Amino acid sequence: MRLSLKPLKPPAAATLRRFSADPHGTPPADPSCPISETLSLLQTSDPISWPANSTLADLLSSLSPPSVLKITRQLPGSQNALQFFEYLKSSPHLSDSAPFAFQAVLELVMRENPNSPGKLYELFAMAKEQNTPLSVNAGTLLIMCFSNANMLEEMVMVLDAIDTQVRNTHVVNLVVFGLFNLGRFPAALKLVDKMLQPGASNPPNGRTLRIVFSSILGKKHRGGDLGDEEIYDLFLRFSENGLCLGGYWLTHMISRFCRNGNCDTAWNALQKAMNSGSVVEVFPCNFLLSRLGQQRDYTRMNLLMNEMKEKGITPTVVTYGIMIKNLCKIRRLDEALEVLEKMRDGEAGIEPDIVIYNTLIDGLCKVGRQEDGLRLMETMRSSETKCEPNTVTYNCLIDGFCKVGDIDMGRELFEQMSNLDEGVNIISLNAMLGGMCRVGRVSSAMELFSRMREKGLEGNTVTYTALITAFCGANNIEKAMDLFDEMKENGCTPDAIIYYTLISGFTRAGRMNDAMEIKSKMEEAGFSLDIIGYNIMIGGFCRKNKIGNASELLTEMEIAGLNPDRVTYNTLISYFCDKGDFKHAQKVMKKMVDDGLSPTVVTYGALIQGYCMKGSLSAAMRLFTDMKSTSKVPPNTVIYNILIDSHCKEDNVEGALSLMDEMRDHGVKLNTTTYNALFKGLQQRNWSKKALQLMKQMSKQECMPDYVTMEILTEWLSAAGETEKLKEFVRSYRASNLTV
DNA sequence: CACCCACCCC
Repeated sequence: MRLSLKPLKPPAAATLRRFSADPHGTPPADPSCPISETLSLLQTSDPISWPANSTLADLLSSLSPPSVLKITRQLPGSQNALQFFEYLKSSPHLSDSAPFAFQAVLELVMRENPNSPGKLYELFAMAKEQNTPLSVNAGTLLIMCFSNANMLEEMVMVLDAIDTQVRNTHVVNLVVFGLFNLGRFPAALKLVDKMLQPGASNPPNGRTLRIVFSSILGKKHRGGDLGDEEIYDLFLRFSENGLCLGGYWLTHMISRFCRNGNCDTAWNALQKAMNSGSVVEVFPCNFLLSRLGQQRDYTRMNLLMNEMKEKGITPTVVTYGIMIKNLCKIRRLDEALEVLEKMRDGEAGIEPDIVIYNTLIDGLCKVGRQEDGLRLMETMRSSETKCEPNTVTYNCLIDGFCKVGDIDMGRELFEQMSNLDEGVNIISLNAMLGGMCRVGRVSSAMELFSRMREKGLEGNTVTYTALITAFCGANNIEKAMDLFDEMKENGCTPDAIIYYTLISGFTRAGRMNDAMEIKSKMEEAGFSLDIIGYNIMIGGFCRKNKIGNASELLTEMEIAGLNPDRVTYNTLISYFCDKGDFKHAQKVMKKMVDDGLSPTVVTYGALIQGYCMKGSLSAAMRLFTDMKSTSKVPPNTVIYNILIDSHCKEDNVEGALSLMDEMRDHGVKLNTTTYNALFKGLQQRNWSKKALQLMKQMSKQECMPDYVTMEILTEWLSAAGETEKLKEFVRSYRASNLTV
């Protein structure tokens, strides 16, 4: 065994001093006291004379081992103490006291040489060689000293040298702590495991619990590769020993479980802690509530909230924030606002903070109540709550207004933001650009982007995704690709989303080779297509009549472990139906059902459309009747639209109109396509009266006409001299604040 | 506890 001679760290020296202090103080030199008498005899005689001194032997045999410890401590130095120890050890009747004297020797050596654990090790090795039992206190001293000197092996050797009969939890804890502290997780856990065994001689105590969990949850060793399940298992085993984690480290553990998505584990652990009387603070509850909210597990959220109430755990503003956020998410804005009111009335005992306001403003915007959001921002300004609107407040509102197409309002708010401390950030820009792109104002978006870049605000992946989506939508694939390259040059790492965007853009443009190339690049970057991505590309190849390529992708997809879903099957069914190949369509449909996927309304739509295209409207109608009677799939707007269009094309306008009535009776919404088909049919018959009636109905239902509607009506009605009615139709949309 | 990006089938 090599001796380490690392210097002792100062804190260790302090600990040792504390440890070696005599708890009873130095006794007065009283000749009637055997301790004093022995001590003075030792101090006044030569150690060589001790073995022959019968008075000394008599005195010592009358003393208890702890008294011997006291005496040894007061000898003039470690050298002298060591001689005393040797003397005790070699005297048959006194050898039981030797381990106590040895402890004092160690204390003295430490005091004399605070920085040489090596010396201590030599003494330890000597005692071991001589088979002197190591007292638990002496062992503890050595372990503390070796632990601080990073002398791991030595530390474990000392522990092993302490007789299991006298070994206590405290000393085992010291070793466990030392091992964890130096990152020796497996060794530390092995010791802990021993302590946790039923009937263990050194069962864990509260300190063991804290050592273990601060080590595995603390930042220093990042858990030492322990998985959440292993941590939870330890937690349970400690609980079984009556030691349930609470407080700070419980919070850490729950937050870790939640962060890793192990919600059930977090739930079980928190339940255990709450029901075993541990100190459960509000913080772990907040972590779990937040996670449950993400998973939309409202049942458990409510259960937990009730439990918190029962256990007297007071919610914080964060707890309220989580509740409000989730009410917003399920679009129960009025209830969320009620919570705010309660907070403002002082009923909750907690003042709302800026996050609460921002959550609500975002929630309002996301359900289309931008104006209410704006008003709430004004409330923030006027309230005495020190909640001035910040960048996030504005970002929520900008996004809200942009999402409903009110770009101008978004822009106004965007400009107002320069008054804020933080001003606009990348999220403001992205919300604004996204809005502009969605309404097709791509050049304005590009202008704004370059203006912001001049001011030093660079775009990120999200920015480029918005722009690339817009250019793909405008079929300007080249520009989209340029932006993609620019983005990479600017140091933005493409994420999976931007690859999906490009793949979908290329596919829509019918450029399957380019789409395949992006797919390869994506895979090189470490991403892989998801089921939606495969569906997009399979659909793209089908539209190009390249069923071979589609089939290859299908195989690849299944090898990758992705099963075809309803959309995949519908894509293929639609392909065969479009070709009039109903035999293959049926085959695919059978496979779909065999896979446990029932046909959807889209499946029926594909077949019905196929029959219509083939000219067998009667076959289409038979299927349609089946849908209504035998299948559990009720026809939707698209199905009706296909049939109405087909009836009109066959000049059966009456049939089309009666289908329209049926839609109304069955509560199926009419859309622009429905009206367009009907207008075309009515135009063939020149039934302008009926058309005017439908126009009224259309505007009443706030169904927006598109360029197809306008083309038909303009041509037909101007010729029929109904220009005024047409103008009225257009005006009706202006009045309802919609733009035609 | 708050804000920004994507997509499939009729």
